[in-house]
Amino acid sequence: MTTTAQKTMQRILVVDDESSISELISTSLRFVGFDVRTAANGAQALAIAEEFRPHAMVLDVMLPDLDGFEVCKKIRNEGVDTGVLFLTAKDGMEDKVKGLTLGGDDYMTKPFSLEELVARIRALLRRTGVDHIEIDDEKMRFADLELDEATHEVRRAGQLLDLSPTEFALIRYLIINADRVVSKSQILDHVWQYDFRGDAGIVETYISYLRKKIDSFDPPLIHTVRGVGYRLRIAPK
Amino acid sequence: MTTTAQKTMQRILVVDDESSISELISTSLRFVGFDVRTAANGAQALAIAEEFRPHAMVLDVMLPDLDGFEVCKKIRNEGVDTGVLFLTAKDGMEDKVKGLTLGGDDYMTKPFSLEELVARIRALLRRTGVDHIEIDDEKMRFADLELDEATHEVRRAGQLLDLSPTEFALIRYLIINADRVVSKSQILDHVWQYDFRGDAGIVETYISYLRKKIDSFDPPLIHTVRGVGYRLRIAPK
DNA sequence: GCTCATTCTCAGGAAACTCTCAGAACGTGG
DNA sequence: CCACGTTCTGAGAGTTTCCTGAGAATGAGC
Repeated sequence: MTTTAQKTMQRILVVDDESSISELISTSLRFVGFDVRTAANGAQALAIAEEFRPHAMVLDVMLPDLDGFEVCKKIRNEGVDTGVLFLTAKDGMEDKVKGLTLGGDDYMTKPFSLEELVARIRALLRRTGVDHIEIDDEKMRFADLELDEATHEVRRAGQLLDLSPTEFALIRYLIINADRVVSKSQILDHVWQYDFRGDAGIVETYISYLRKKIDSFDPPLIHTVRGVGYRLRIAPK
Repeated sequence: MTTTAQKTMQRILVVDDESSISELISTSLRFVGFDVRTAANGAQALAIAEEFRPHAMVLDVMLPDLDGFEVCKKIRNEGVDTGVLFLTAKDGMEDKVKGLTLGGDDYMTKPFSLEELVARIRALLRRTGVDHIEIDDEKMRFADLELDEATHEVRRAGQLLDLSPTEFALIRYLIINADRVVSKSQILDHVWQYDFRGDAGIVETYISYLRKKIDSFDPPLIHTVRGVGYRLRIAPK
């Protein structure tokens, strides 16, 4: 039933007037396999949505012409059935968004981390029932480590662990890249907010936190590859 | 301008205002089989990219006219679908690069080693899906020696070896050039950072390290060609 | 407004790694 | 087979990387 690969790809429309942001987002989404288009304002978004018919949208609340909610409403009136992930600056608007994003939609405040963004888009597609392709039913697993995206729970050997949000994001990233080495800057780039200006040394600290919680069990799963990065794996032998 | 082999060659555009650097890079890339052009500034890069349509670019962040990000953006707006490897000095800009190079792109800080550069360009092409020619899915092999780029693991006869980053880079270079003699200065030029001012004798030391780890097995694979260099090969009994 | 979780910075110490050096071993040409 | 240049390898100094604990700053919830 597939004529081209395109047919099965999920389409995402990204709407933001800051081109650096929309580029950042669209590149990330493309990288993980979505078919992405961008728009810089509400009018453009409407025009593109009609033809592109996205499965989901990333929509900045603050646009030069219409606001994000207007855009969302109009697009849905056009009969385009799409989940929306609203983006909002960390100020006033926050509350307003909360009230308006009931149902399948979601929102994040800027700045966000890219892993988070991708995770939320996936969750959104799953909820709106369009995500018939991926089989990962909100659960990831590596060895006896379990991570549940929906409940934000992490277990090792069946035992529930208490992780902070950052710790959660970090272990998720490691699980996604299980068995491969990821450098500290890769981790920083994906797990931390995109505007984080601090030292990569913070990754060491969080790895240390994680180890205390996750690798208090045997065998240890988080391994240092000196001079290169970290790697999640089952120790050999 | 031959039009024969050109068709299947991967095109790389190198942009740097220091001619010594861009020459260094382009020579390396040509040597491993890429079709390379260079530009010394942003304007030139734009002009060349439009006609040359590179599969990937090496782009200095610090250019005399536009900065690397601008160049990248403009070129993509021209519809040229190209991965970018940004180059940046080990200071200031580093942070800025972080946020903007996610997804398919990548970046390295100067000074770098040429092997590293080539490895990253290949990875980039692989990711952006243009690399339909090479089949090496991150694994190299020579005799019973296995090298995995993703995990940074090296095995001999199935047994895992513990190599330092430099040792890893060196054996990778030898495997790439398997069966050919490579001189100590070639090794130095490719494996060490290009600003290394030390003696070529250090290669001997590292060869020695490698032998202890790799050639503790039989048969030995690393062979000295006196007065010329080293050669990885299976001894002809 | 207070409390507590979380995030981030920093700094000391330990370990790994890099590089230099120098003497021993090796090969090659005479 | 001698002599000399080349290569090998171990030891050690210096540097870098990594780990961890302590504490300041931030922010969320009560």
